[in-house]
Amino acid sequence: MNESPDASPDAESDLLSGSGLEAEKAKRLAKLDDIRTNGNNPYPYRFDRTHTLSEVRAEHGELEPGTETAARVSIAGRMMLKREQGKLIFATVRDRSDEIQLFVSKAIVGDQAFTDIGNLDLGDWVGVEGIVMTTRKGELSVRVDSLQLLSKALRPLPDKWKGLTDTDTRYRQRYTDLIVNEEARRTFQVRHAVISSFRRTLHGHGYIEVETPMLHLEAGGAHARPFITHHNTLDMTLYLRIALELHLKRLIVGGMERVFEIGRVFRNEGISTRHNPEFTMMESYQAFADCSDVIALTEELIVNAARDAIGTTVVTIDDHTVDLAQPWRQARMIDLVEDAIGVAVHPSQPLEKLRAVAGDHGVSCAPRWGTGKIIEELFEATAEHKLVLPTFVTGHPVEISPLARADRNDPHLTERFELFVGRRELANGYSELNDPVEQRIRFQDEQLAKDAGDDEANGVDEDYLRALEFGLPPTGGLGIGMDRVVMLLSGVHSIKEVILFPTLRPEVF
RNA sequence: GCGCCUCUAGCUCAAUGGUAGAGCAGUGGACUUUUAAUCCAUUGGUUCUGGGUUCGAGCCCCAGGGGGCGCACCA
Repeated sequence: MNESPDASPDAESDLLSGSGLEAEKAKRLAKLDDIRTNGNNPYPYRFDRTHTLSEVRAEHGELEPGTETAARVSIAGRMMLKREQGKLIFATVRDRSDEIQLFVSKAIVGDQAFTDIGNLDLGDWVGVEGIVMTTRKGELSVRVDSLQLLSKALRPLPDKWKGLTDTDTRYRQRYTDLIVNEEARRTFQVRHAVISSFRRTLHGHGYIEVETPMLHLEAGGAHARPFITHHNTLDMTLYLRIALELHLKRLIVGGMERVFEIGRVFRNEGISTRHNPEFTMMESYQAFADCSDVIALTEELIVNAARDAIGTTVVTIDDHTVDLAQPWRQARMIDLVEDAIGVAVHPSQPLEKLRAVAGDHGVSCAPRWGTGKIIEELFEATAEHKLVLPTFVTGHPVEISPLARADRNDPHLTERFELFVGRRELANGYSELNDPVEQRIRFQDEQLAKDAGDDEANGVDEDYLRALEFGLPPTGGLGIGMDRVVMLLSGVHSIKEVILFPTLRPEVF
């Protein structure tokens, strides 16, 4: 006997007659005991199936109503619905590929098996052997000859019709979300297809996939606050990476010519519908290419991903129907600002003039901001929110682009772009700065900002400079936020919908 | 970090400050072609937590917690 006071016979019978969660679990645990008492294992080690459910449907989907075939199949899945009807039981089982109906006849399986099947609970995993048939109404079914419990579910599923809508529970118990919400399954299928498509496109262009460190001595390549960690044996501070850029360009120095990485980066910043502390970036670098090649690649990657993941290039962005296959707009940042405010801006203008323009448009400038930073802030305040249709914003000021090469026609701007879709930044790329002397000056400017208290600024990365001194060929680089691409293509509005286990506060049990 | 909204049965939701309810799930019963099966009966509650106001609080007030949205942050 269980020594727990809760397990006294009275308490146990109370539990078995009730219907709260604890009572439900108690009933199902009691069923487990019965199964074991009868010499069966409720958690067998394996099951051989001959068909996935979609394969059954593909082979037999055209049967006339009331057909019984001779086709014998073994299938496996989770029981989602059960309809008992006297000496018949209809049940719906689902595997990854599809759903199918089980047709259970007491006359065929026998009294004991019929009782056992009737005792199954929604959520249980089952393996079934039987023949393929259709009912009088034409529903494709497997007529059960034998059924084996593959794993017992102790908890009840959410409402079979209303499902699970509580966002907190959906994110914390993603397994439950995936069981009951078709949309969730579809979103993560889209995510898989997008990532797979990116790899295919890049491989098609001769890119090599690489993996670079996540633990960095210096968190560079982007402007963000890092997560800080510690290595015990080496007794040193390490930073989780905030970008992939600097290691990948070292590989271009090494002669790998075309490399990419799809991987997690970590930024110790706020959480919103567009930001998760860990998210997935794709970065690619191509020797002998420049910004214009990268723009073309970006468009190709996303258009291919749309075709591969959702079967169309037509997506809905806010209320607009957009065909991504149409060429995307390109516009310089300074021109977008001028369009928005009617005043021409340029980083070469006097600082005081730009500060005044910024003030006119509600942008308050920090003392250390230069003209380039002010222009970026003006852009974000006045123009960025208009960029619903895919737009490559180009020509960012040098000041805010420490790793990008200066425009060949304008030393104050860079050969850089950011892609905006639906007001969200999706991608960022440029002609890479490969002059080590110039790069050192840019790093030193960053270091000054860092020393002045900017905890998102990077210091001087001496090893990266050493690499550049061995010669980085002309290179075009690209970074794409994969989560946001998935959001675009799957039509969801929160990044938490495309991350299986988004960052949440700890749950209290 | 700030503002607004939200939290009731396993799930989805009700309930003028006046006995906490429904549907689904569960349990018992009927039913050999159901489709969210149907029909009859039925179990199930620390109303997120802690204070307060009140004769009386799921509801009003205060504090705290979780979540959502917006802002801030965000190359």
